[in-house]
Amino acid sequence: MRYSPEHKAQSHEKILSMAARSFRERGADASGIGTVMTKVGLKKGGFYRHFKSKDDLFVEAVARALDETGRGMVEVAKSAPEGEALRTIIERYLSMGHLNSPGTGCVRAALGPELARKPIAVRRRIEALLDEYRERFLPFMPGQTREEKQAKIRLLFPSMAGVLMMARVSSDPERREQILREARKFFINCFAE
Amino acid sequence: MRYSPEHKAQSHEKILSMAARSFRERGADASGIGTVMTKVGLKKGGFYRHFKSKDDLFVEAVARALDETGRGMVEVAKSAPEGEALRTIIERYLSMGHLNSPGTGCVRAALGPELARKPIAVRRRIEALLDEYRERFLPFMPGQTREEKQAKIRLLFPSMAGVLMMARVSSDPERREQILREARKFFINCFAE
DNA sequence: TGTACATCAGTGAACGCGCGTTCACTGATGTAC
DNA sequence: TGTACATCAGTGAACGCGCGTTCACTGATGTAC
Repeated sequence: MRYSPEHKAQSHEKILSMAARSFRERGADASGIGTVMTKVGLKKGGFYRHFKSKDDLFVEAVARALDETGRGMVEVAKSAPEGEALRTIIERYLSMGHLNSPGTGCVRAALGPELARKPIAVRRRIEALLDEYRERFLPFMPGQTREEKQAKIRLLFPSMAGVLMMARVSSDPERREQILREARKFFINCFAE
Repeated sequence: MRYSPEHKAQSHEKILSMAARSFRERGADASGIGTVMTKVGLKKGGFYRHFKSKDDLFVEAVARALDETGRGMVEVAKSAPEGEALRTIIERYLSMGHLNSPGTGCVRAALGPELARKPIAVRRRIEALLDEYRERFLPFMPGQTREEKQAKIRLLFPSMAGVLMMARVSSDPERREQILREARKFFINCFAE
């Protein structure tokens, strides 16, 4: 059958957001194209009408995930009281909500080592996305120069990602809570005095 | 043929250290039992004379990796000048050598999200290993109480792991250097003043 | 207005491949008598 | 000392399975005349 352009865009969109969630929840290796397509209501053969390869989908899914999480975080930062923006960002990032929802959360904490293992060409595209992502947060960082602010973002987000990632390994909810609490205190003290 | 107990122990050892390296380099999903066994000079069918399952190997490989990296780091810390132990640990962790050798480096930075995705039973065993690992570093942490020192380790290592992990995504060696340099300065300043 | 043809998202079957796991078998050595 | 048997690390083949990718085909709609 012939489908409308909007129909195609909708399918593309569904595949993309399902992949963005599934990759973060289970890892890209454990998220097969067949599984993703089935969850979206299509057959796996149709995948290649939308993406050139699984790596291509991977990059687009990472882009989508970064865009969504970045947008969400900028939103809460903008509606925070004067001078509380960065504090709000840190509190949201290091929250139990974020810890318990890897599928809609930070790409670094969910896929960090997988990003590092991708072939150079893929990694370069992801690097560009991360550069872009960082730009969004410049307005909320303390510091005199642009370079100074960027340096802080390059440190703050990966550090928080590491803490969140390891807190997810813990099986005890109280332990998790405790780790996040201590981390919030630390990062707010260091970056958002 | 009948093999000596030492022969079996040697095979076990070879499989274990090959897996510990391969898992960290390529991820556990991408490191097949067949591949690991072949690299060790055996056929994949022989695997189950040594381990109950792949997850069982995974836990043992993580244990091995944590033991080796922990031991190495404690060693340099012990031979550091008075009061420089923690500084030495941070510098070693956030070095280009560590960044470029994930196969012999920190489990958190190489496998963090995979640890978090394992079934509860596996995660609990890994959690215990991480608890054990942390004990080694207590003597080098500043702080009055044991709890205070532990809280700092729980923050420092995951944070550094996140930074190292994301520095590995970067394709430009100078960028990587810069990130590590800034991170070393930050963590030394915060934890090993 | 009516007919002929082009488009192309999605299907369904197939490709070769490696996965984790099981199992009957091998055969050199160790143990029992 | 010599013989019979048990052990068990490692082999090789097989199990069912899902993987990423390709491709001939379908058929409703859009376009050309």
